[in-house]
Amino acid sequence: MKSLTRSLRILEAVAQHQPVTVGELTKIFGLPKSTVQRTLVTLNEAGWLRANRRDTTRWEVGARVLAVRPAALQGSSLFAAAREPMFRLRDTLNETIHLTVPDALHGVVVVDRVDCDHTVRTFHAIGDISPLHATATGHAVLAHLPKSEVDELTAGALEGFGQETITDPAELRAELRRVRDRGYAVNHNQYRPGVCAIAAPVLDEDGTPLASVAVSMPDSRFDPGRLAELGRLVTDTAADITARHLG
Amino acid sequence: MKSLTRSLRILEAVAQHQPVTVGELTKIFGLPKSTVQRTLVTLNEAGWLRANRRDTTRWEVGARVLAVRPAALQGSSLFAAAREPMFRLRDTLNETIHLTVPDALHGVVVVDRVDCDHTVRTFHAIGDISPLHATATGHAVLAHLPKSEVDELTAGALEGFGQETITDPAELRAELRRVRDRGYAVNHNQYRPGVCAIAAPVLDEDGTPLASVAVSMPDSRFDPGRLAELGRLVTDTAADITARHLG
DNA sequence: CATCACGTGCCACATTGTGGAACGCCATGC
DNA sequence: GCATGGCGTTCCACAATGTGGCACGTGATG
Repeated sequence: MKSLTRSLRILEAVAQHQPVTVGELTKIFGLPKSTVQRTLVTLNEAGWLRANRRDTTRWEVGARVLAVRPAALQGSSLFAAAREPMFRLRDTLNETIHLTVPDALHGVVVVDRVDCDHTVRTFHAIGDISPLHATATGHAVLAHLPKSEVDELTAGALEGFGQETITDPAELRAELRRVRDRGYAVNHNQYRPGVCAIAAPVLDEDGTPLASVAVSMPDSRFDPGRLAELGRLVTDTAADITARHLG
Repeated sequence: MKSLTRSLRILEAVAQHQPVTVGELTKIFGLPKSTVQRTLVTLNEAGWLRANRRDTTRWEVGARVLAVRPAALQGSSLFAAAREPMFRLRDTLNETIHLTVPDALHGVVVVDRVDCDHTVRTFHAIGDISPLHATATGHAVLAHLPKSEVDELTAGALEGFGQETITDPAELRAELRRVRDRGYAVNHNQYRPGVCAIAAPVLDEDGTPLASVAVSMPDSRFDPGRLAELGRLVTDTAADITARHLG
């Protein structure tokens, strides 16, 4: 299904670069103009794209894509349930709060975010994907998956992103055990240098991890002495979200 | 581009019915199993779909689709700017607040929602699409579009959804003028019976409508005597969002 | 006024996707 | 324990489908 794959790539590129012209896209992909053009027109007819209001030769993603939502966010969703608890946690700590959902492609996707008002703050855009093995949110999810799945997800080489990344499977398993015992995961420079995050999972009735909430802050504001307190707050927030979601 | 169109339809159907099986989709579309199957596998490889964790013959939308976000919600977005004002309005009124964005296909899409805590409340899922001509959110947007565009968008027959729907173009234009003068739009049973909504637009620097905020409530809780007050609150909220978004 | 860059439309061709048929698996029931 | 039926998956010959080179229209530039 070559053309479908290509069309989806084009759609993603439009999302990234919007508003974007046919010419720019041909440069990105090295495809003939007519091919790109035809794809854009079709995507437009299907309602996924639309021409920019001011410059009608520029294309952007239409709001209709919002109708296509991930399963975890469907209905009386997790997403809605998470908002108030996230706001509350942000107000308590004045640090950025993220909600992430595990994705098939060995990563967690940022689904929602509540910002703090510090000038120096961490930034992850909604839709960003981070590796499972090198983030607090990833660990929080992994810790509650059956061993078989963890093994599968961490089968390949664990990519290192710096000194602190856990690249040894055995070490990762030990860390996950610690996360399970403690109730929350901690990431100190494992993925992005200078970023510290504390995350707790939101679990389904039967214990499958649906999502995780995390507070993340620059290294400079992280006080290891307050870890237990932060951990408790994040865990409580996750519990609150779970209660609202299931209740 | 027949096959692309069809594949996108399948993707949308998966989103609507998730988690869904190949067989169910063949019934919905009347397509051969193999065609549906191949499409699902390709969408899966592209990261848009994934097999359900529990029942691997059921397909659902993967979180990765979130990377494809509409232009209006990009970056330091409207979406983020709208959250706190929406919460505040909800806390003031204890009624459900919606944020909607106009879409190319003659509708407004619900982008965000903050719920009230009444047992009886209005419900519109995130991603839902409603007609421009029969909703307060739609009117709020239409009222600030150039005449040519309004004409274009309302060119076809205006579908009626009940007694109150404005189906006459001239009458709609008059109503839009009123909306512009007053600053907010009111919908009383025009679209969904028993639902009343008051909406105000969020405008760009140059006056193009980007979105609209609305408070919506069941008929039973709507007091016409408080309309002016509600209108002012909604308008203020929209102004607040605009200020945060542009600032 | 010539040139260029860019978006758009056309159409013969072969690459691409199609869908009927067959396979394998599991649950059901005789 | 074996036949049955339903369902997801795989295969492959065929032709319908999408491809992309080419040419046109237009608006900007020098």
